[in-house]
Amino acid sequence: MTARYDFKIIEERHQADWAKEGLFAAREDSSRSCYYVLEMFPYPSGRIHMGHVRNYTIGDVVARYKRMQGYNVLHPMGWDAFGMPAENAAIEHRTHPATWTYENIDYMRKQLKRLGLSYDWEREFATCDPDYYRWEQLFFIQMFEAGLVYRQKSKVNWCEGCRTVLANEQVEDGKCWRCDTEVVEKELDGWFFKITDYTQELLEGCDRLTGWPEKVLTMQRNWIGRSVGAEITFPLAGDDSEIRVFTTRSDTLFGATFMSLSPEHPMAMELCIGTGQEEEVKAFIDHWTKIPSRERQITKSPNHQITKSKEGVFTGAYVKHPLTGESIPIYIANFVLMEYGTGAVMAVPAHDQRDFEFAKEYKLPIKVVIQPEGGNLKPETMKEAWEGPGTLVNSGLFSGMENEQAKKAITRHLETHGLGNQKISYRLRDWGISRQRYWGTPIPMVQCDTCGIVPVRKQDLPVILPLDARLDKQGRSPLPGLESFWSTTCPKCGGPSRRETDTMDTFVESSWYFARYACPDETSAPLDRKRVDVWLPVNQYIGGIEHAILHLLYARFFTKVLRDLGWLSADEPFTNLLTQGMVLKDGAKMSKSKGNVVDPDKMINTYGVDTIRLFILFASPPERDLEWSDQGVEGAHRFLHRIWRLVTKNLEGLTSARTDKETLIQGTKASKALRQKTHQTILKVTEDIEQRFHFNTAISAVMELINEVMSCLNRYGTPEIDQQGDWAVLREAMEAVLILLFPMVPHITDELWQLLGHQKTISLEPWPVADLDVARADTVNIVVQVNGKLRSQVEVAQNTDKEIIESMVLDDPKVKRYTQGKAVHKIIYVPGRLINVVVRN
RNA sequence: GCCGAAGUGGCGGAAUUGGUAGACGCGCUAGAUUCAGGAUCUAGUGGACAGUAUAUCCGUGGGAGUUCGAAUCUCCCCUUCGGCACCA
Repeated sequence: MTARYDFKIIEERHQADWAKEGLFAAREDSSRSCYYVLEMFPYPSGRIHMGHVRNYTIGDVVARYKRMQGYNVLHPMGWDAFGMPAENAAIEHRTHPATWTYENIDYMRKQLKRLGLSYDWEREFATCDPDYYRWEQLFFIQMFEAGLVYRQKSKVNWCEGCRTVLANEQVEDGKCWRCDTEVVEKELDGWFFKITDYTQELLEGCDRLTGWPEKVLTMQRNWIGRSVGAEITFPLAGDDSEIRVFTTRSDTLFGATFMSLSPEHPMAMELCIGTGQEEEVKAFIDHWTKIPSRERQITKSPNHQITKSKEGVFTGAYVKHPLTGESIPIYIANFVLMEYGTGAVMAVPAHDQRDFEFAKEYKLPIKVVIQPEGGNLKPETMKEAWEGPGTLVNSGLFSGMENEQAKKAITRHLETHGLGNQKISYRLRDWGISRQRYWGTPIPMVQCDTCGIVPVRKQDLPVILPLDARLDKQGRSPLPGLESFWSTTCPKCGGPSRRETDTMDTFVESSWYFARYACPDETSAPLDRKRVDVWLPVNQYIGGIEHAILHLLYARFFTKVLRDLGWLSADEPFTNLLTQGMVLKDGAKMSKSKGNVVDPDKMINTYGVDTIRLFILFASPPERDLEWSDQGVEGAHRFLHRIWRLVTKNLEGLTSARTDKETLIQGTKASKALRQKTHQTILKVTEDIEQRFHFNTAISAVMELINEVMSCLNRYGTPEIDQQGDWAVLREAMEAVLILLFPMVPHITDELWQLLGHQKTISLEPWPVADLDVARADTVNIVVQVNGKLRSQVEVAQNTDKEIIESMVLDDPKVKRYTQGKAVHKIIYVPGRLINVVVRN
C-alpha cells in the first residue's frame, strides 16, 4: 500500500482526534511533576504572522516533549486584546473596537488550531473580557490601599499620533514605540504604579534568574540603573537654607569649584532674586524648560552631526563648600536632569568631562584633586577631564589616599558631621499607567467634589467599559464626553461625582495573565491561590526579545505586588526565558511596506503545517534570527515525503517485524550499525532538546539516521541478510524516527505510527531512552597527528591501552614519513579521540 | 561615547569541555530512471596545486600571542547588529 502523503486530510484528522481525546487539558494532579510552558500571547491584530508561527511552534515542541517525558503540562493560550490598533481599525472600518477585536480573535483562533498547537483551549480568555479586567480593577484598588498607586501631575511623554501618554519604557529614541511619532513633553495628571518600591528586589532578582539570557538581564539591570554614591549638603551663603547634591564621586569633593542646577530645580528662580541676574536666569529657564530634557542637549550642527552643547547661566548666588567653607558659584545648566539624583550637582571640572567643558566655556576654575599613577595633571594643560583612578591631592586630611578608599572615607566623614550621607540612586522611574484612550481597562476611581479622589467600592466592580461609545475621527477617547459613563455618585458620601475617564496601559493586562491561566474559571476572586501555586512560576516562557524591558519588567513587578497582596507565592513569574529571534525575508524583518511578507496560510495550503513547522525549527536555532527560504521549505517538505515513502513502501516488512530483544540482536552486520545509530540518535536528540532547545541539530541527527536507514535498505535483497532481525532493526529505527520527530511534526508522525499498526496516538508514547550498550561503538577511530597536523588514523578496539596505540602509530608508514630522522619528543594521547606525536629535528 | 552579542563554503548553519573545521540541509555538477520535464535514486561538491597520490599546501573578519594542538583562550584592530546614552 502506498498511499499518497495527503497532509491536508492527515492534519485535519489528527487535530480532530487529539481534540476529541482531550489530550492537552491540564488538570491539577499531585502524582506528576508540573510543567508550565507559555508563549507570549498575541495581540489580535487580524492574522497570524510568521513570527507567531515560530514562537508557538517552539512552545509546542517543548510542551509535547515534556508531556512525553511524563510531566503534567500546562500550555495555555489567550489574547492581549485591549489596545490602540482596535480603535484605529474601528474608525477606519466604521465598526466598534470590540467587534473588530472579537472577530479577529475568532479568525486567529482558527489559524492557531490549524497549526496543530497543543493548547488547553479550555483556559482561553481575552483581556478585554469584563471577567478579566474586573480583577485588574480590584488589583488597582488594593494597590491604591497599599500605597502602591498614586496620582500626580507631571511631565509626561505625549504621543500626538496615538493621542496618549506613554511610559518611559515605551519611548524609543525619542519616538513612540508603536507609531514612531516624535514624542513631546506635556504636563498632565496621571496615575502611577510605584514600581520604584521594588527597585532593589527587581535588581537583586536578576542575579537569581539563571534561566534567563544574560542579554535580557543586562538590559534590565541597565534600565534599573543603580549607582552608589553620596548625597552632600551645601549650605547656601548668607541664608540658612541649603542645596543637596548627589554624586558617585565623593572622592572628588575638594575639586568642586561650582554647582550646577537643573533648569527645573525648584530653587533655580528664587536664588537669583536680588542679584541682578534675574532677567538672564528667567530667560534661560524659560528657554530650556520648553524643550524636553531628552532633546535638550542635542543641537543639530550644520553637518547634521548630533552634538551636545553645554550651556548655562550664573544665578548670582553662592553656596559654601561643606568641608573647606569656600564660596562656590551656583549656575543653572542645560545638561542637569531634574529627574535623576537631586536635580543639582557639584561640579568637579578636573574629573568630570561635562563639568570640564562647562568650566572651559564659562571660564570657571579647574582644581585637580586626583593624580593618576605617574601622572602630573595641571589645570592649564588639561585637554579633558581625568575620570580614572588615582591618589588624592589638595584634599585636606584625605590627601594621599587612593580614590576608591577616599570615597568611603569622605562619605563617612560627611555622615559624622551631618553634612551628607551614603545614597543609592536609580534610573528607574515609577510606571505611569494612565492612557487617554478608550479601548482599555477603566481606572476604577472617582473624583468627588467633597471627598476628593475615592476608589470605587469593590462590590461595585467591574467598572464596565461602555460599548455604546462612538469614536471620533481624530481618535480622541469618547469617555470624557459620555456622561452616562462618567457621571456617578461618590462611593463615600453619595454625592455627585465624576469617574476617571482614562484607561490603563495595556501592559497592565499582560503583567498577570500568566497567573490567571491557572484558574480562568474562577468567578469569586482574581486568582485561586491554591491552583496558582501549583503552576507558577512558569517553567519556560518564550517570546520575542523586544519585550526584554517593557513586558518582562512589568510582569516581574506585578508578580511581586500580587505576592505581597497575598494572591500567590512566587517571587518571580518566569523561571526560564527563551527569547526567539525574528523571522526575516531577504535580510529584513517582514513588513507590508517592504512587501516581503510570507503568509502562513498560503504556505500551509501548499506544504502543510508539518512542513512549515519543520522548516522553521530546522533553519536556525531558536534564539537566532531566521532567514525565510522557499527552497528551504521545499527541502523540509522533501524530507517528510522521504519518511512517508520509507514507511509506506516497506509497510509489510516493518509491520511484520517483532522488535523484542532476541529478534533485534539477530541483525546482520549492516543492520547492527543501524541499530547503534538509532540509539545514538536518541541520545543526541534528547540532549539537543533538553540542554538548549537546539531543534536544528536534533533534526539533523534524525536526518542522519534516515540516511542510514536508506543505505541499509539498499543492501536488502542480497541473500545473506537475515530478514527477521534486519526488519526488526529497521522497525526500531523508524519508530525512533517517528517518536523523536513527533514534538516537531506531530501530524505525519502520528499518521505513520498508526499505519505501523499502533492503535493509539503517538502522543501517548513515552519519550524513548537509549540503550547505552547498543549506542556504544566497539571500535574507535583515533586521529593521528604529528606536531599537531593530521597525518593518519587508526582504528582500535574500545579501551585499547595507550602503549599499544602508541606502538601502532609509530609503526604507521604515514607517520614514519614525518618522524624519520627526528627525535620523538613526546606523545600526547587524548583517550578515544586523538594521538599527537611531537617530534624535533 | 559606554555596555553586550556576533563575524565559519555560493546560502542556512554544525563543531556541547582547546582535540579530524564545514555535520545536516539548500544550491550546484555528473550518472541512473524517463518520450521529455518533474519527482526519485546514486555519486561528487571549501580553495589552491594538478599529473595519479588513501599526496601536498592554504583556509573559520584582520594582525599578534599562549599551546603538542586554537573557529574555540589572551591582547590589539576592523565590520555588523542590539541596548543605554550628559544618570553626576
